[in-house]
Amino acid sequence: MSESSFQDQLIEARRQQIIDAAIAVIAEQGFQRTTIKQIAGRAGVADGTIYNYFKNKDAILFAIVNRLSEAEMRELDFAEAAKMNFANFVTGYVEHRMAEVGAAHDILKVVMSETIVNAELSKTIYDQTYAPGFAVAETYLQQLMTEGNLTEGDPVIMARLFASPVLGLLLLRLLGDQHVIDNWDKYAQATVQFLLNAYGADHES
Amino acid sequence: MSESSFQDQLIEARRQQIIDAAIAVIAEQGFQRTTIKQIAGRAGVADGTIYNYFKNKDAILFAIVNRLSEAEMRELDFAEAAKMNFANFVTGYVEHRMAEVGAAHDILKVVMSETIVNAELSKTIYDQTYAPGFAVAETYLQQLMTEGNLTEGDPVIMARLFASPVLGLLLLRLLGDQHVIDNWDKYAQATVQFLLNAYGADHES
DNA sequence: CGCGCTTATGAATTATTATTCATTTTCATG
DNA sequence: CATGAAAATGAATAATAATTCATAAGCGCG
Repeated sequence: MSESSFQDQLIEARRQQIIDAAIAVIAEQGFQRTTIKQIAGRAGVADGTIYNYFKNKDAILFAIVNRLSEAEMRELDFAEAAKMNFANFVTGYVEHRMAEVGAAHDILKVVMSETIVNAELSKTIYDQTYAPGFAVAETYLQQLMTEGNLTEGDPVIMARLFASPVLGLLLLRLLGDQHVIDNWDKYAQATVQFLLNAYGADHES
Repeated sequence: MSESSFQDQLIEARRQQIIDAAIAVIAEQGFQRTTIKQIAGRAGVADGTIYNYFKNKDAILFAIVNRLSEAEMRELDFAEAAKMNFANFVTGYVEHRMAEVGAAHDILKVVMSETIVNAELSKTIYDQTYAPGFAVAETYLQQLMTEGNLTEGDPVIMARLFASPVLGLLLLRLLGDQHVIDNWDKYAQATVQFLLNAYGADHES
């Protein structure tokens, strides 16, 4: 098992090199318009080499999605959430989510676009990135309700509604709203206030 | 000018017939995967006929976008907005917007997906559909602030934040969130409450 | 009726690209 | 070094589809 370790590392490194190249080119041009030849060229390998590391072009897109998803999840500390007061929870949720989106704008555009029309991809993204966040929010909101600090309601709906302003601003970004793009940080601050107001800003754990 | 009127009507009718067919097929399969041959087949005309009515495949997509945009705008009465009290304004905004989205789900998915990665298309959609709505909301929120019924803030940001929950839920729909899709009406209700809370539910004109 | 203009037709053209695979290169190992 | 397995190469393949265009059909009008 361990004797293949170094080889495996090399293979993994080359995989990442190809993914890097793919992200660069695809972010510039979109997925459909990017050819294998372009990705190979950017990665400094031959066309055929790509197929030693990826079954087909779609598999590259999935690899990109997984990398983004991992970056997105890395920061989210599930255990911490339950202990926070509401203001910190909101601030953490919004700023974390919006910072991740702020970076990676171009590749995210392409990935979201493909995701919307690809059922397999949307299931992957949804399960890996969105569902865990909702689960945390549901649990947290339920806890607030149990403690009597929040008006009763369906936590499933409330969690999604809680996330919706961030997602809505993301959509505006993706659609090219220049004001949202240029003032992303201000929108993050405003969103925190907005959510605190919506849920009554006086919940302290 | 008027002698060509009947011919023009025929031409316009055929155009619409092709757009109808295109919407049907593209909603099922996505834009890229739909061929001119399929659109022509569904419309009951020959491949080449399509090109008598549309410059190329992209022009069909633009025609679909314009039709959706017109449907979306038809219901929005700008003059009315200013006279409403806040609760009615919110209810009107949310329910109108979410009802339009509820219909046309499949074709909207495709259109949004293409729009995100097509600058020309996103400019069209943004200018025709989003910008007018924001303009109404900005004016209205500014009015509330002037009357002292709303905390001061940048109305440009506030208008986008105001729209963001609806857009966020739309994005969740597009990503295939089954709970959001299945309970769209409940989400509309909850969004109204959410917005009323966020802005303080006590604004009467 | 028949002339001429407009519109429809769909086979042929042309271009593009994902993918394959026979061949060559690399490189760890004995 | 010699050997052979693993990896890389890139030219060839094989589809796929948008678009064109020579030809045919439809149709208003004198």
